[in-house]
Amino acid sequence: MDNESQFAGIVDEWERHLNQSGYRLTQPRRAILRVIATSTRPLTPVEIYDQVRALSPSIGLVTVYRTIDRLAEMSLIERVHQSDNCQTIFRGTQEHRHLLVCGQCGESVYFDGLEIEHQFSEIGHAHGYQVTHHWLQLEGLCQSCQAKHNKIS
Amino acid sequence: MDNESQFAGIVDEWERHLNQSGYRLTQPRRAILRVIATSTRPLTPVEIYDQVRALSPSIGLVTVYRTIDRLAEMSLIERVHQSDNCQTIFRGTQEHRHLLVCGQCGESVYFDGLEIEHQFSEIGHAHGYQVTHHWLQLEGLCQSCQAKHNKIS
DNA sequence: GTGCTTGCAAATTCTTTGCAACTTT
DNA sequence: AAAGTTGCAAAGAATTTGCAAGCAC
Repeated sequence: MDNESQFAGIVDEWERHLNQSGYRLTQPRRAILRVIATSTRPLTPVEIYDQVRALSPSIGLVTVYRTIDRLAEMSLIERVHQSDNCQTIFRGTQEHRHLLVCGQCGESVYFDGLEIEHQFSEIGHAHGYQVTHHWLQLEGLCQSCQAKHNKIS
Repeated sequence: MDNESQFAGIVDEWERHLNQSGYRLTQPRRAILRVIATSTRPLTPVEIYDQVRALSPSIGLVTVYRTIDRLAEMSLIERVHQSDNCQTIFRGTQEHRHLLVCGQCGESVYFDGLEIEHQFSEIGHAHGYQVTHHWLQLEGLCQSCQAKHNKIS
């Protein structure tokens, strides 16, 4: 299964969302959705712009920013903070899950099954805080970057 | 114990660090250290600048940026990412600990005692990743913001 | 046709760099 | 005195806004 088929459903779903919220499905917007939805790693606005230009050359960076805002409003994407870059975009998930990001190439996957989350409110309570949410991200080397790394050293 | 006395040790320690690394202890630098070290919440560069100007009016924002870079090099501070702001600065800790941040006023404390961290490499492994580090932050309402909130509603 | 969208240019905001004058050691 | 530092002004990045032309519905 390639990305195209794997993520086709996401694009459809996003288009439905936009539609239901009264937004229009324009050509530039479709192209942007497709790039973001099918990416296996978080992208910066400029990276999205560059990739979209390959599909739709006359697009403007501003449209990328504006489309990102729309998607963020609807919680369809996540803004991922990486050590060197604060504003990268990755498709979201419906359920509450966390990201495992390759520090080298950015390749990312969601994981779940953490047993700890219920501890968080206790921890907060111990300090007088009422915990509302949390942010957890793992960083490491993905399989193919490990392989490259071993080859070099 | 007020902040001044509580955090005096941190300022001293930071000054020693700078010294040992061959950096000079100038008046502007001291003022910046003091503001960052005694703050109970993460501050933006401009917030630091504003607070430092109260102590040392002729300071330039550039010096704040440069001092932040020095402190970051030595891992004496942490760059905290908040939902609305990507670049806020907070004093670091020697041990590996995590932050609990008030979403309203920013008041922050470190906590530890998490049992989960050893799970992270397993989770990574299950996805073919070799986990190198993680990023965890809790957000909530601190005691005094809870009180304010209750008063209003 | 109406009203949301787009791309461009310009405006903002945030951060970094070049440099002569100035402290710290 | 030597070398690191500072503040200013200017340069660079990153993001947002105003607006007339264009497209979706």
